[in-house]
Amino acid sequence: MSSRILSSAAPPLPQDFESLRALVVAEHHKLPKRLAQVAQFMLDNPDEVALGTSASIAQMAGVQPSTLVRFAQYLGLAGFSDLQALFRERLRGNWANYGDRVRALRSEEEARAKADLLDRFAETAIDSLDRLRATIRAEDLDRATEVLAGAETLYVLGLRRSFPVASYLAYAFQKLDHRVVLLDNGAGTIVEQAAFMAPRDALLAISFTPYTPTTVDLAGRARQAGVPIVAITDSAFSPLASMAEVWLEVVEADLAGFRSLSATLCLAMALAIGAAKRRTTLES
Amino acid sequence: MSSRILSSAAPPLPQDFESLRALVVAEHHKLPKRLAQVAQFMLDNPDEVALGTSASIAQMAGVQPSTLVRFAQYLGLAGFSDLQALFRERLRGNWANYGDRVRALRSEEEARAKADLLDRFAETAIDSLDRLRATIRAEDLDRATEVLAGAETLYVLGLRRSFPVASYLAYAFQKLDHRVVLLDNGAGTIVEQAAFMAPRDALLAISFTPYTPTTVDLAGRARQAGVPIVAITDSAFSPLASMAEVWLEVVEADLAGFRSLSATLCLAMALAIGAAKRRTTLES
DNA sequence: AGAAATCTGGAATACTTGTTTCATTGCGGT
DNA sequence: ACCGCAATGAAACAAGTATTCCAGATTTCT
Repeated sequence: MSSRILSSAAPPLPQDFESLRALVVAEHHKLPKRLAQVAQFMLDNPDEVALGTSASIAQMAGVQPSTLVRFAQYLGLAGFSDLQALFRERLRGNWANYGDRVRALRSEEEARAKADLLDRFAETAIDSLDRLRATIRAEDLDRATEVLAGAETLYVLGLRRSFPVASYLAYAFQKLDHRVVLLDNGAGTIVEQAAFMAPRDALLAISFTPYTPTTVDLAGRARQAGVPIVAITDSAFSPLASMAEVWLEVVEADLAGFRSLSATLCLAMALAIGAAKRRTTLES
Repeated sequence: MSSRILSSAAPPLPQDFESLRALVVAEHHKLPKRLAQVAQFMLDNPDEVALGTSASIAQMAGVQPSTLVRFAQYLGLAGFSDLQALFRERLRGNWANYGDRVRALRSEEEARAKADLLDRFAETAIDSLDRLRATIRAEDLDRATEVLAGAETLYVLGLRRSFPVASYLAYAFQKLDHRVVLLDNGAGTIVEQAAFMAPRDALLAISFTPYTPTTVDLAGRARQAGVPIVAITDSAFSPLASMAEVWLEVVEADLAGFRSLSATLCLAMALAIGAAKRRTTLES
């Protein structure tokens, strides 16, 4: 019962959710592994803690129910129930302030004023994702993963706006144990790097209007060298489309001249994991 | 068991709080005295119903617990627990459910029910975006853009999984005529690059669990040097959160262990453009 | 490396919860 | 006023809950 680590120092018994949050954050690094795990989960999923039962929460957090009780006692509370009460108070308070949720949702204007810019970006991103889902044909995706999975070394090429996508792909493929080379212009040696491509490899090229000359140029050379190409681009008129073995069309919705990358990245993920899946099923 | 007053007519089993509310309002005047009393109390004190126990609610409503059960059964539900579940769902900050609802609205698409890899990635990405929109507080976003807009030179730091985000940010800020330096480890000189940071600059750091040591280390040095930090991270426990002037939380939904970057990139866009907007309005 | 303390998982326990049951009350129709 | 039926209250019950306890594993310190 004397197991409170805070018992010697002035113990700021948490009276509400905010003070509890502060306390947990402050003590987090000195907590034992499982208790830290609980702390993490609780701050990440406060709603679950408020409404769940000790058993359900424990399972979600990957812990035994008893650990939840210990955690509460570490904090100076009597047991899990007291801890949960703090989370519940938070829920109650929130809604008391805003009245009914229906009313809150209906005062759309107030919600708009909150994070206008972010909201609109999120919406256009969702639009792009919807469109992506509607337009990509399963067979194209299939053939693309086939080409990628068959490559001994995979070269990824994307510059300027497409560079984040390329770097993500390189990271993902590497994580998935695929040999991959990210063609970037860091040391100005991109042409030399690209010269190593062979027909048993593959090039994954990403480019959107206005198409970066370097990308188009390198893709052309790869084509000449007999390297199969998978392209992610935004139109059938893209120079990449005509060169590629398979090409996938992504049109990102536009907001005030700025295009998101959400859909492109989503497609990138699907490609990476689809290819990895195909490779592992082939091997086994 | 046949005591449902609605059993003869088409019984619209309430699936969520709103339909329940409508049903209760419609039936209110034909209910027996005690049940009407319960109905009244529940509509007036939804929070109590969601968080209380059958005994406590019964007492507050001036009724026996069994009456609560009867009330629920009148509505066609199995028991009080089912009724309470509806009230709890309403309380929940519930972005998972929101995603479900939106999806249900697009039932036409769901009819395709391909369950493609791409489909599922798109859906988790949309969930992440929904959650982002629901959790980011406008004031935090505001302060973040303020700090970024005030920087003479903006340093962007994100490695591994966060690198695509960092590179996107660097690209975006540069396009928006903000002096920006992307801290990358291309030539192994990242520490030297970072040494130039000064208090009139700012550091925009992105990192998620497991936090890359280099990122944490460099952010710590920046902090010591008095450089204001804006952090994008995934939890209050992130080492970045405690160092930063402002930190923004992004939790990407998880699909089979893979996390998208859609929400993070959306936030990144909002930050870049928000900061640019602020700068131009300051200048003019 | 050995010993002490701490931490953790899992089952046993005591309690609270929702539900059911049944006797009693209130009410309308013949 | 009486009978039948729905409505109600109170207590018994069963299911699920939080908590406690203890043995084994792990870490920390000497």
